[in-house]
Amino acid sequence: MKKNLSKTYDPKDFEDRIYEMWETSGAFHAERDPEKKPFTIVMPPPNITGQLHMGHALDQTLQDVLTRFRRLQGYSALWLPGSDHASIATEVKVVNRIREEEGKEKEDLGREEFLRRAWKWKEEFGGKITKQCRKLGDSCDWERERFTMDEGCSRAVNHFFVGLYEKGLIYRGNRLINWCPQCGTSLSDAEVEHEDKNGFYWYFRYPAADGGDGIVVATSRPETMFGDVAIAVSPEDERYTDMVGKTVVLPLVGREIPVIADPYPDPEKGTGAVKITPAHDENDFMVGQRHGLENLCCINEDATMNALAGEYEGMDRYECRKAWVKALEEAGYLVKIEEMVIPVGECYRCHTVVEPMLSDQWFVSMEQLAKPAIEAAKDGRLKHVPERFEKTYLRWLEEIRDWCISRQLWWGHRIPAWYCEDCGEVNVSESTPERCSKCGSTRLHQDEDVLDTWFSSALWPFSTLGWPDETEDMKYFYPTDVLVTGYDIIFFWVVRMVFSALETTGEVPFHDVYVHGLVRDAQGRKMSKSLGNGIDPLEVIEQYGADALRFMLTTGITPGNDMRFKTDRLEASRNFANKLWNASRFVLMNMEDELPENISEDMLRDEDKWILSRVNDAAGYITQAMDKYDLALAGQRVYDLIWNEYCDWYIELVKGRLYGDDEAEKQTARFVLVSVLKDILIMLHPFMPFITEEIWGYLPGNEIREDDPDTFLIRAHWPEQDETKNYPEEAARLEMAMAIIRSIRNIRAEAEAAPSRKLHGIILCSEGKEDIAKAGERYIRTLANLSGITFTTDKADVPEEVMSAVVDGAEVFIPLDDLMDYEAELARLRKEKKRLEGEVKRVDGKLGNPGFTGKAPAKVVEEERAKKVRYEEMLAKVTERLQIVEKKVGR
RNA sequence: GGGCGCUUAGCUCAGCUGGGAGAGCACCUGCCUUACAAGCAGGGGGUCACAGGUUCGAGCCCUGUAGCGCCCACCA
Repeated sequence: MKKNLSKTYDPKDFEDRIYEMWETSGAFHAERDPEKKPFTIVMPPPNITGQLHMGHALDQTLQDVLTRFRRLQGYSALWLPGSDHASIATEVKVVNRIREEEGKEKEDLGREEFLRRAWKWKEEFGGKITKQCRKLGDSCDWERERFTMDEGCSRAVNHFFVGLYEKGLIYRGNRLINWCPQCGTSLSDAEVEHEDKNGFYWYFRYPAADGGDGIVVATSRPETMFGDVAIAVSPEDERYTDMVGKTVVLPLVGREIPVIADPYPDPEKGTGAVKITPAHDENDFMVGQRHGLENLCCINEDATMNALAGEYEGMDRYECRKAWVKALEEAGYLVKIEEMVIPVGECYRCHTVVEPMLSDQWFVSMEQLAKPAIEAAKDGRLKHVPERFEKTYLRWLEEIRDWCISRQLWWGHRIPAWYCEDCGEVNVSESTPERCSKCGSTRLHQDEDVLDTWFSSALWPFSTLGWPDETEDMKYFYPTDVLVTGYDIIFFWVVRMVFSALETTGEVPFHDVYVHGLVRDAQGRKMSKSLGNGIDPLEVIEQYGADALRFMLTTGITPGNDMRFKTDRLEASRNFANKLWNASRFVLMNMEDELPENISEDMLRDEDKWILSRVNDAAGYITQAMDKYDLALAGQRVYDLIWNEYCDWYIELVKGRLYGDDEAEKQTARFVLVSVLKDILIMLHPFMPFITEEIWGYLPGNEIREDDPDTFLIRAHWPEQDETKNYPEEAARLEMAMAIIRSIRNIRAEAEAAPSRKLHGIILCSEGKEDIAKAGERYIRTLANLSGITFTTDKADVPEEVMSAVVDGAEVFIPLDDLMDYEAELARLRKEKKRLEGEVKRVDGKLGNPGFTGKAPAKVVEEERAKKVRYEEMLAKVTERLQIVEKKVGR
């Protein structure tokens, strides 16, 4: 056995070493053990675009706490790590890097060379991220680490794609999609962020072709007028009835367009007439479909105007807007301008305003897929924690539209579709086909596009376990137990995993979705690169240790709510670790090499039974809280157990025996000290894995063999609550002593008696309480620093020059002759009297209310009656004492 | 336009199925007491946003109001 911990707590001394020990010994590896129940979490794969931020630290710590908890409970706990290729985000980074370092564009390199660079990027940053995970203490099974573009995941993607295609759930179509001119690709609806911007409504007159006044329409996007194909009005709108069927002229352009009647325009809004630009607006597109109108596209993929814009061709869409409005105004077509808040859609990656564009893309047909995913939540197969997030989930699914999955990018899974150059047939297949399935031609070329990143993420919970093969891992570990993620990606990801899993595996991918909030800065702002207010987890770990960071993150949250990152809470966590460190050091310095295997119950003293009861109680509370994902409550209970119960009371109470001469007492004290510490370390371990594992190795009875993880704390046995480990009688006895100690300490402080000054105590016990009080003598004597105690039931034994306090079942008196401060004593007693009077009044009020005694549960009423007796007794004593003191000072 | 969350001590936040308002930090007092000053002991501080309601009893349940924040949305 190693001797003792170093004098000061410095996480840097052991955190890396401990992690290394865990990893090389295989402590994280989850075996498919038929004797054990599986517990599985699949890590939301971080993007390989950069490094971990505080949000990852939170997300991963929560998962690690759950994993370690279940592992200690005896589950075969698998936490499967990996990373995401993040198609669009990574491609942007790689393009920028090539541009900066070589001054080249990706087209200059060509697809193949570009992909080589992207893979190089992946090797570089993927490693960085896993290193950070290790610093955090993530106990994931690195042997099963996966990447969304590795061979297995890629195969799963193709298999899934082909399956959906064959069912008719994936199709290629020419539809309106969100186009990011900056990234040069289409986006799904989820990838567009809506923001309100200040803008204008411009009202323009479209003159009638027959020379009449025509129609005035409002638009926030004048530059799309070049793509107008009609003016729509409501069929109920009498103002325009006579215009319907006629044509108006596009101002300056001269093209004639029809006035049509359609239910879409709302007569209350604008002028009641809407210009229809099907190629650049979703609503207009649908109107166009209904009326068989042409789709005129007037904007290029790079957001410049095309030939349709005439002299404005090649001009940026916003430049064109300015010039075009000016031209129209000069020509007298501008009727008025109105300031307006305009909602615009932006690319979630580069925040460029997206352009609705008509384009050939691949889509997943959602209606049929969404239904089972809705049902799974409604019938309880899928539970959200906290529950309210189920609404977010359901709303998204219920309003879902077809999912555009093709991206005009290079980095990602290439769409498994090959076009025949001879007959035009589309060959969709898991592997490269040799010949066209229709005409047999070998002249095939693959679709240039890649798939939406989220298409592969959607398969993550099962592609990582070997799907589509029926692997042993799939059978044992799937479905997974819980998915831990931030509320911000429920619709990106959770929804898609669920419907994909139900479609392919027929089961929910996980039973629970544990949703957490965001980590904000101390002012409550979102941490972001542009604000520069991000905090690097590695720097925090460097300064405070991973355990402090983890404890702060997991105990500082309310499920589903955002948290603020405050340094003082980090310090508090570090101080807590330090407290445990020192307490452990104390335990170790009082150890003998040989401890008894077990201790017979009759050797246990009150304080032993009290702390054992507390540990038992905590074990029940913490286990329940963990089961309910109330990690913060669980963590706080361990904190209280360690600091307030074990350190502040038990260690102090047990010192008398440790320093005494009775060898048997010493051994008992040591035994309890160590066995309680072990339980404490186990229960704290999920939150603070490093310090607990480090201390564990020093404790008697723990023989660590570096190659055998079963000797480590990480694989110890979680304490179960056990009714036979409660000792209510002894605990109550000790609590009375504790109350007396507190009251004496209070008197000492109020009387400003030096702590070093020895005092004598007189304890006047209530009927039948004398034995109970006497049992606490040795504790009271040392912890209240008394030279002696007199126990009595006779008031006559109480001298006059005393300060006093009342506890349940006894009165405490401290003679203070020379430094008696009657004013202070008077104030104390009056305050106490007032408090007790309040309590009695409250209890009387309740008991005097027939409604209460009649309707409240008998147990509650009984408790109140008992309180009444106690409080009245205490009040009588205080009142009596007060009278004595008042007489003394002459009032 | 829908939906959700928050409002409790000076600050940041807990308060489980309704039954005597809590923690950390900060503050005040006294202590280097042989595990720990990253500490010990003691203490002050709250009309639980507001208004109604249900109940014997409301921080907690219901309705409404206000302020702050977030998400979603095809209003020209």
